[in-house]
Amino acid sequence: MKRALFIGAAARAAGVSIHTLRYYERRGLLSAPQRTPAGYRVYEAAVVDRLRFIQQAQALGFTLAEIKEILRLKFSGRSPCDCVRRRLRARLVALEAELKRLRSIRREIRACLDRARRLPRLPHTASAICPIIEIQSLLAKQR
Amino acid sequence: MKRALFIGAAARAAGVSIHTLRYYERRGLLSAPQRTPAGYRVYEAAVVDRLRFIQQAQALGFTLAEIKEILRLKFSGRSPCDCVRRRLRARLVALEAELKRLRSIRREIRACLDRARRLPRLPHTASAICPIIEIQSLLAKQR
DNA sequence: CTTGACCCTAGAGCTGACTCTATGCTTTAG
DNA sequence: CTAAAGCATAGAGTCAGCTCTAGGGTCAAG
Repeated sequence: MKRALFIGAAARAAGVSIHTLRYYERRGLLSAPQRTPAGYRVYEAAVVDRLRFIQQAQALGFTLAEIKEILRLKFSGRSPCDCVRRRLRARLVALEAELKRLRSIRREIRACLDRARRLPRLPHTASAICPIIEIQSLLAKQR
Repeated sequence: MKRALFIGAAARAAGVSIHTLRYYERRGLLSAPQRTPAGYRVYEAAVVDRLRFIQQAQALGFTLAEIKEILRLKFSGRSPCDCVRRRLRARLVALEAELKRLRSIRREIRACLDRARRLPRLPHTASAICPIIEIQSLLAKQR
């Protein structure tokens, strides 16, 4: 019982736009579907699973290039799981770094706000552009 | 004792590229400097402070558009501090949301890796693309 | 006088993931 | 039959913040 879907129905079923499906096809994340004589794309129902998978992988922070690689492995018959495991670990490392970065930005923002509270009416000095924004630690960490 | 700087010296002093200075000028973050008869930009030393300020504000997560607004207020004679305070608070809120998002991604990645550990040799099912990546909670939160 | 470092402009290219446009054909409901 | 909805393509535009190119002019040292 596999219903065939035109692009609009497939897109609605997966919650993406038809542009996204065509874009994924160009990018190689979806294989070129069958066509009607008039040229309309005809998708199998499985395309919805694939789109959902892409969404899930994206939600984990994978790029489309990485997802494409995972799908390629799957398509070539091998289990993508080892690849996925490796990439998940790499994502975790990158994520920790990003969390650290954001936490230190948060610390600096709080420090700036504290400064602002302690000096409710800051003098209008000529040199500083804004006396609230005076940070050191973040700049050294820039890339 | 204000040394005049050509664009290369100013860029080096602030640790950015000359392209960045010209880009900031186009974007309105730097005012158009004096020129030599040959058309060379001649900066006052204060441009380095301004560039450092931009870097600091960027490190706090401000966009160039926001920084431009802060600089505009400064330039127009008013203290930008109220504006900065408001923006800092908004940044803090956005930052908390982003931290929350990243933490929940981290949670999901850890769950996926746990799943992978519990099933060292996952069966090659026909339906799932990768049995490791099976998440629910992140998708609902998408934008 | 030549070399090399520096400067100029206008504009394109980069990343990532879409998003949309223009123009025109196809399908379906009434 | 007609009008609306849907589909096709190629290609441009979006966001942010640069980054770089092509093709040229300027300037100081040797």
